[in-house]
Amino acid sequence: MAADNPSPLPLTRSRATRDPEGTQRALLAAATAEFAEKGLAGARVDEIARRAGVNKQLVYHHFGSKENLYRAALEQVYAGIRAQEQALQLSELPPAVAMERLVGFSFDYLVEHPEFIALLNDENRGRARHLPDTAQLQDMHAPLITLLHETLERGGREGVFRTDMDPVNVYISIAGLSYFYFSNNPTLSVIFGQELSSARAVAARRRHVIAFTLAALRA
Amino acid sequence: MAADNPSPLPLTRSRATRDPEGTQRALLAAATAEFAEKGLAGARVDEIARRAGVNKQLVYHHFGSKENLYRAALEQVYAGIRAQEQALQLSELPPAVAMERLVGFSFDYLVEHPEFIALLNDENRGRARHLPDTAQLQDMHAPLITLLHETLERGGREGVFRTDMDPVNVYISIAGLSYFYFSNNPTLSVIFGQELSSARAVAARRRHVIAFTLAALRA
Amino acid sequence: MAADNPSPLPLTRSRATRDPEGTQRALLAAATAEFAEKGLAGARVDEIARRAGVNKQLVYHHFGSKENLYRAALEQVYAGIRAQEQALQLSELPPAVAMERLVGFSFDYLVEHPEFIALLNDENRGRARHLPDTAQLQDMHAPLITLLHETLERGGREGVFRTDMDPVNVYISIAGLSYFYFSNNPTLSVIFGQELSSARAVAARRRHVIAFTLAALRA
Amino acid sequence: MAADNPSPLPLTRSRATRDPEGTQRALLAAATAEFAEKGLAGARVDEIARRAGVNKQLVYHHFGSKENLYRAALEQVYAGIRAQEQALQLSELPPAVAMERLVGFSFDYLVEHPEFIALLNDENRGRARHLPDTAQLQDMHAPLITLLHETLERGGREGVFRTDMDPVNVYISIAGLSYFYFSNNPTLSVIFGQELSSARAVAARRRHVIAFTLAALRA
DNA sequence: AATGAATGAGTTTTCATTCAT
DNA sequence: TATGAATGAAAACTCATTCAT
Repeated sequence: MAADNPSPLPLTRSRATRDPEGTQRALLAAATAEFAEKGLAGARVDEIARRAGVNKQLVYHHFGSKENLYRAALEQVYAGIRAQEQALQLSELPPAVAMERLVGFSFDYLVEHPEFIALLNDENRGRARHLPDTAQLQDMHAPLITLLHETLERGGREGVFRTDMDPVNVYISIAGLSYFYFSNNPTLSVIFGQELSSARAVAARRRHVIAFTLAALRA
Repeated sequence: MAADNPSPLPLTRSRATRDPEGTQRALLAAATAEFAEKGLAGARVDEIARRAGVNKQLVYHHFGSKENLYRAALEQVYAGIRAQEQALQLSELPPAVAMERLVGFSFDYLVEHPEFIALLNDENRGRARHLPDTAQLQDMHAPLITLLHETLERGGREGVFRTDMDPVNVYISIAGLSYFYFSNNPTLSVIFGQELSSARAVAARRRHVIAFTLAALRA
Repeated sequence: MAADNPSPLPLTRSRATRDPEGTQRALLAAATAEFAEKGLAGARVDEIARRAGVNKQLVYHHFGSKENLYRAALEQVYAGIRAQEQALQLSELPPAVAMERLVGFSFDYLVEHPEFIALLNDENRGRARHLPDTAQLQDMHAPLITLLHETLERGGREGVFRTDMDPVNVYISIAGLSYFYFSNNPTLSVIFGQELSSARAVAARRRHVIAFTLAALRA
Repeated sequence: MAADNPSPLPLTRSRATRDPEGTQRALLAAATAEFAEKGLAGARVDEIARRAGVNKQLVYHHFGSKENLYRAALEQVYAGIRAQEQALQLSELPPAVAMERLVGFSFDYLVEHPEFIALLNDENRGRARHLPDTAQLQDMHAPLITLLHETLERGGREGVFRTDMDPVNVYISIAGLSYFYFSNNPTLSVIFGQELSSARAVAARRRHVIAFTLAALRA
């Protein structure tokens, strides 16, 4: 789309010597990748700085500590999925179509954002100790549950969905069917002797998840 | 006063002074707990020895390295679930009953063995680098898939199950519906503002998972 | 609402935007407090700037280095006591009265200037490496010794003071009797289980020091 | 005194590879010197280990932290002066002689143990935050005050001492007259343009302190 | 004159692992 | 087999100082 990056700022290291926002962005991106790969304990501040192309001490200047940086990365990762969910516009679609789109989105997002899973896994082992601002997180997810609730009810009224399922559990099932496939892909691949990360296997899984969910919900 | 401590028993822990098997067992149990809580990188050899009530050097004496100990813990954890799965005796039950029992077992096992999830999560982030003996793991899971395949086919012949679902994906779905609920319980609880680890919530989830799966598979 | 912050005054501290003298004064005061509390090694340039409400770089702009700032603080602290000593006007008083006033002044000055002790202590551990302009310091103290010498002689001639005491040692004794009480107040309070910094204890010490000194000097 | 150091342990570094007590002693001695020279903040753990001829990590193995090591050094330094004070046997001497001996001891101890002053000074600046076991310290000093009290009373009854002086303040005066001379020796030397640390000056000070104290106390 | 981002050299502390007993 | 001291390498974090604006 025409002249990308018109600014004189180089994309890598030595960021024009003075660019606090760029520095913070670079650190956050590097941190997300490093934490996703190695977890909070395994990640190295040195390595994060190296990846960001900045001096290590800037981590402390801008974020105060490794743990704060981790928190910031978590927050950003949640904000990412929220932003895209809100753009789904499900309420205007027929219930079954809306549900299929939601399941598909949940699946596709994880394909494109493997760091989301990795960060959440570590955070869950730590009993969600670093989760940023609880109220904000709940506010961010409430619309999703409301939407799911409405869609299930609409489907029930129209006779296409069963009416005995708790929306929160339905959401967890939808998320889990996709999430588990990706989060445990390495061990599952070994166990079953199949390369479950191949494009072919992923596509098959996507179809399965949609079919499985819609069958489970149908009246 | 007179003869202080005349007994040959030492006053401190120090497991019977000579009990290699007991020591190994204690170390393995301590390691499983420590790795489950903190991951491979976060776990401390010192702490594992302390939990086991033995000297740190014994970790090296018996297991060679922290990583080997981790491997041993992983192996033991897989052996645990394998042993119980084999005792399920599903082949003699009606297909729907067999399936319900399998789903229930998958769920219940995770309730009773939270360390299983924690260890697997870390291993998956590390791309299953430490997974013990691949062939053995596959051998251990092959019967499960065969059994699932047979059960689905039996159900198909009897007209109670649909016939278009890949057994591996069905297994992954069954496992995922339970696993995700527990692995992500802390963050899900925060996000939805509900205590999903309460006995009540767990029981509701169990019913949901069984209903969801059976509905998804029915003809 | 309307025009936000139209005034040219910045919203944050930032002393009048241009006030070099005020800045220097603030820095010196902040430095004296910080060095007194933590010593040269323990003091933090960041903290000094924060206390002074100015940017850290101004420390370097105005003083060149942390050590120079320390030197300046020391110098100022010596100048403080010198200025007050000169105002004592002892030469016109009867010897015993003059001596009592000098002892009282030495005591009171320390009560009011605890930073004097703290700064000197650190400097003495460092073997007086940073002491400003030796000659000037000596010039500043010479009159004091002369005065003490004259007072002792006058007292000797009048038969109220003994005549065998070296003025420098007498000065050190007078200073020490007060100084030690304050410099070691925390440890002495612990050791003797008494709160030696209470107003009551301080007043008692003042009386003791005067009585002790005058008794030691009397003929 | 006959065969010194008969043990095969070398006096310096590489302590026979296994000698925990020797290691701790060496670390404590090195720490005392380093803390005395540079204070708690200025001391370097690296340097302490180097001086002790041991690996730096042994500081943490044996003492846990730099601060704990400092505490241990403080404790040892207090124990040192206590041990010698107890050997003074003042109660059997005539009051004036006992007092002279106590003053002389207070003076001589500081001559031989300059680290005592340096450690105390730093601790006092920090408001005695690290002082070890308060009760024990008080117990250790109580006999001294009792002794002083008795000596002053004996002197009072015998008509050689005045009877209006608080023993604690007398002790602080005795200590202060010697302590201040040494603690502030560098700055005093500069101020008065005299080398107050010369053997000659020290001897003169010793005589002064004894004369000053006895004169102050005499009936 | 004033600001705050940026840096390099260090400092305490941690930790898996090995050694001597 | 078991112990605890000892070690080297690295990790998080600190801090005085300088740079660009």
